[in-house]
Amino acid sequence: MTADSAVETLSYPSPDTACDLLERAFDREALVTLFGRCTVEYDGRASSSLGPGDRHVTLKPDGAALVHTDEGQQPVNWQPPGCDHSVAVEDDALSVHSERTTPTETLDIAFETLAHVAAFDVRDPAKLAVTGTESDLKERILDDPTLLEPGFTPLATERETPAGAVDIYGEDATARTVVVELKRRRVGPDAVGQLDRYVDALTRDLHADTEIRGILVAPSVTDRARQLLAKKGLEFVSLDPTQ
Amino acid sequence: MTADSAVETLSYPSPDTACDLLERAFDREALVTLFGRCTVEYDGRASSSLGPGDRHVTLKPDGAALVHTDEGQQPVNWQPPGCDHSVAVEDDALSVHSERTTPTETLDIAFETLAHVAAFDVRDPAKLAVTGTESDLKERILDDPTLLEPGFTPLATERETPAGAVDIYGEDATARTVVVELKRRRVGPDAVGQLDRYVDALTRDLHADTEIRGILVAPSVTDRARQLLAKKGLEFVSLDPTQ
DNA sequence: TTCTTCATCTCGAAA
DNA sequence: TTTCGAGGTGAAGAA
Repeated sequence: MTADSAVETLSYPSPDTACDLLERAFDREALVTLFGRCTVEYDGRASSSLGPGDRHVTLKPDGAALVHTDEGQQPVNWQPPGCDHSVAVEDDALSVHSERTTPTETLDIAFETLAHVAAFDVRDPAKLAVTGTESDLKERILDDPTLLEPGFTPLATERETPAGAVDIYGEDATARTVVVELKRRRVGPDAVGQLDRYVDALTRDLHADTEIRGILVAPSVTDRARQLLAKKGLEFVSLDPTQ
Repeated sequence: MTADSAVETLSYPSPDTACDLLERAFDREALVTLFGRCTVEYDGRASSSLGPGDRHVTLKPDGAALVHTDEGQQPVNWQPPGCDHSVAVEDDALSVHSERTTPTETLDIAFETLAHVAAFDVRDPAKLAVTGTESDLKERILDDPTLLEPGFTPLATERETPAGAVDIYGEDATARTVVVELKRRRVGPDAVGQLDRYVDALTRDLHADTEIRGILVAPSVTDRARQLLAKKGLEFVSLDPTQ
């Protein structure tokens, strides 16, 4: 392995050796991983304690920390980006400490055995391009407003109201004001409540003499959501973000 | 390295060598990581495309997959547990494929260069213990109902209504029905809407001759939430999950 | 399965 | 800094 290699690894290192590699990796902003039997303590917005077991730990150069078990998509413990990571040798064992402020949160990982340590020099210029989002659904309707209903005219997007920004604000064929709330997937009662708050806020704001229409646009709705729509006098149009 | 070692690693392996290690690792339900320059394509609930860059990939024995860049707590791409992972050599390069059904989702990772591969044998019997959750806030109030207000009597938790389950259902000193919605942290208008739906559903359900009280319990509320509480005739009590 | 809600949600944008 | 809403949200519990 050359000195400028993108990867540096140690198998079953001594705590001191691991500590040395980790300090140097932090200095050059490498992404670091550790694997071994450890305990994990977290304290901050909540608190948690995790007894001994084998886990995979990732420390990112932006200050994020991830502790993964063999199961689940989500880490069992973590720290958000912006934290300060440090390593130390205590009682001949490696320990990792991560902390941040606002709010104060600390993560402490104590290794009983350290099976593997690696430092990766990461270069990643690429940006992720996603399609099928709520923004795509909005573009679809703005491109062809008749998808919502014949005669619909969009007047603004992200229009501010006292209750928050409305996805699409416009008027129908009879010049009645229309508030449109978009969701990229099947929705429950929460989305109906959101639309209702916007309609309510605009009704007060505009002192409209005619009732304002509220239309929820999503692929589908649950039963309770449909009942709540009816109760609130709101409407539903089925549309998918993808064409 | 012994045959029963918990860790097996390769630096800059040939695609064939890496493929061999990975197949064996899958067979023994090891957790696998890869690092190198790759592109990532996802298609399913949405679609995404990620150009070339260095990433750290984790494949878990439960079928979860994670693609991490050097930034952020969240993976840039992923698959949930339950997916089938497979590896193949195409044009002398390693590619990883992961798929699932309901919904159909595929993740394809094509490595231009593979800098590191590792297989970890994980044993983790421990369960995570968390405190400071909404459940803890509930216990606090059930232990000492006067924290809500003097004379409050809890009658049920998770009581079902046509709008969903109420966190705490009880009555006040004057025998008026009380619906309590708990939140572990500062809340916005959505939580007020939730409480309002429960109060409304119970009012219909009970045909109560007296008005039902709705109390939101959280550390604090935002301005809009406070205004919405006032408008809906709902109340707020400031309480923290931690003592 | 679907539905509903919690989460140390995370993340980004805007005020 | 806080607030607000999107997210391929994920995860858990119940129907």
